[in-house]
Amino acid sequence: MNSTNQGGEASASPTLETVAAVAGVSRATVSRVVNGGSRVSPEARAAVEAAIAELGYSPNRAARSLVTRRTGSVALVVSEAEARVFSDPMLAGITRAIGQALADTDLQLVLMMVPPGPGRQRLTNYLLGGHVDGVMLMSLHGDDPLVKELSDSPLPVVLMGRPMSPLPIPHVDSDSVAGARQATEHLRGLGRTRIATIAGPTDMCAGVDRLLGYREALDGPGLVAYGDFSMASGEAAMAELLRREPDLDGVFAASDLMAAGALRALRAAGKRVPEDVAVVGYDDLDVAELTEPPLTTVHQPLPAMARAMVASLLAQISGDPAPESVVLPNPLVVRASA
Amino acid sequence: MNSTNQGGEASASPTLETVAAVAGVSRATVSRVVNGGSRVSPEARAAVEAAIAELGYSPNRAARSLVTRRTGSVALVVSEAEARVFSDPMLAGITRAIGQALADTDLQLVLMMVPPGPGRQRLTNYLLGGHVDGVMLMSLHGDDPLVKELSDSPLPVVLMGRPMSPLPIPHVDSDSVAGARQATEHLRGLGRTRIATIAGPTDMCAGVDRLLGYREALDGPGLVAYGDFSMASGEAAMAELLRREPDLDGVFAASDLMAAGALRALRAAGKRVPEDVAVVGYDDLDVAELTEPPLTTVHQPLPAMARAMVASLLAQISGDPAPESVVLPNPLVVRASA
DNA sequence: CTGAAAGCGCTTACAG
DNA sequence: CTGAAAGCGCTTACAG
Repeated sequence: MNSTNQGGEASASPTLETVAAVAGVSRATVSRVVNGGSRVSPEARAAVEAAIAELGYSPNRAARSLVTRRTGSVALVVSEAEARVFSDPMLAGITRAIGQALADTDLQLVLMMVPPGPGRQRLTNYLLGGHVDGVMLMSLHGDDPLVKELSDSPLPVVLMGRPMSPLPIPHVDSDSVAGARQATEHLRGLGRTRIATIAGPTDMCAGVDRLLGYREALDGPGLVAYGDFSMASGEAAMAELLRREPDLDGVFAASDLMAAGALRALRAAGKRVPEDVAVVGYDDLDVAELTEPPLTTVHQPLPAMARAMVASLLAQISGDPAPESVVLPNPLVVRASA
Repeated sequence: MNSTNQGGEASASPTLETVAAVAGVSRATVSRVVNGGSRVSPEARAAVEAAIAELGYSPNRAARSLVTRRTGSVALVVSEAEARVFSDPMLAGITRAIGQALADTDLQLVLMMVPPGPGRQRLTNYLLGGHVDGVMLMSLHGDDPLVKELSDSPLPVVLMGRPMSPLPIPHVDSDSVAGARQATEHLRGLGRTRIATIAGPTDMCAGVDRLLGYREALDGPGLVAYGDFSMASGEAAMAELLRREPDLDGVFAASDLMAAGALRALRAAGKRVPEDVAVVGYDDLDVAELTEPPLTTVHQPLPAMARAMVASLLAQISGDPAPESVVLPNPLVVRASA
């Protein structure tokens, strides 16, 4: 018995006004009920709730946002370049995890890619212009000006991965140094003595830290070739390592994708994995189970990291004092490659 | 020489009002300049543009949205269940492609996952509640009520993949029947005579169409085992096929992930690929290059599909009459597995 | 071409 | 506990 909107065109959405009329109260009271306000009598509340249900009312975000100065949305910012290579599978995983972590909230997830070139400035302006309540940055390269600009602003921000330069910006990371150390120690535990590493970019903390962990475990400089986290770069790096040290018997690759590339190069060189060369990857993405043999790798706790990022943002948005950064542990997952 | 906001606290963002004052014109004129309006004198326009640049003004979306009844955002809706299995790599690819296709627009991408259970209704209400200007649906299962509800609404919607039930809803698809036929014919061209297929879910058009294409090429029912597009299901299906027909010499899998699973089962059974059994996948995702051997597969033109989806949405939003659906071709990519 | 004014739907002191 | 009223920042007829 919906007495409103009789014989109308495509019926306009009900507003607070409509609900108030149906419930027989003022707009203010409806607003209080909708926002979980306390100063409402049980009768008024019941009437309002009934009216809301009857009308299928849902508040107009724009109107609310205009007065509260909150948008109800947070941005997940990834650079387009990253999206194309290393973070593709990583991105899928973290995006999904963040989406789920956000599900309990009524924040909505806006996905933004950092375009190369002039579009960058537009993005920065946009973020700083109050169009989102907070920003999650996928670990960008160390020198990225965006990080500094955001950290200088009052906008809530959280970084996935430690910033390269020591900026006062909350971040969520997994313990890459420990993870890499663990991976390398696993290889040593297998009796391997000539262990090389395929390191990531030196301008990303994940690259730097994993190399550091490798060296800590080896207690020396080790044998290093660099990649950019992609499979192709891993394949090339492995080929190079074999040239430099034909007898190596273990490799720690700083990403699963690079490990997959290494597997391919090893196969091309006629090496058996793990018999001749044991291989350990990093991330524990789905690909780690796809390779032949499946990869022993360091597990990144994406869901927990996503929850921590969301928690940090929520704390900042609600004005809590400087939330600390969190570093989560990442255990080794042993499969067949080492 | 920024004369506004002297000695203020964290300076509030400039508004149309501020810009108007600095430029010495009315708010209406500023608004016209901002919105590219034509009825503005060159002088006024120049003054306004200078003021905008000086102040770093960027319009408040909420206020604009309140009056225009547009939100400036479109939703990409994926079901959480999908996100977990088949569409994980697919999802990453299409999400990235859509993000890029949207970059030229000033629409922003809101990512929404369909939660299982009661959260569904909330999502539906949200979408229908005018909180987004349009919706892109990743191919859901055929019977999904969300598709029908959206298609009954005036909200611009575009589906990725043909709807299972013939609903009047614009969609963008690649020609799965032709793709599957081509894949199967490729196997026949290789001289294979006992060609099985690992089909996808029968309640998804991609599953149905690819099975149809396989049967068309074979001109018969063929030998079929079903999976759910995931790697594990492909592995199980392959094992089952080998049990039913130990001498098969070709397999067409309806997804790369299932093909990767099939490769694993074949290896476990001691079969060489492609010598003993040739394998063709579908999608041409990154994983297709990761497997050993790399997969011959049917390429999905994700960027073109994304652009077509965005174009359809834009047309609908601007009120153009019923945009047609588009079906794109998907060529076979020959690698080592067949 | 330009401005004064109304109004989009909401929240929030302020009285009562 | 409740309501009248102001105001968030914008767009858009309507006059001129």
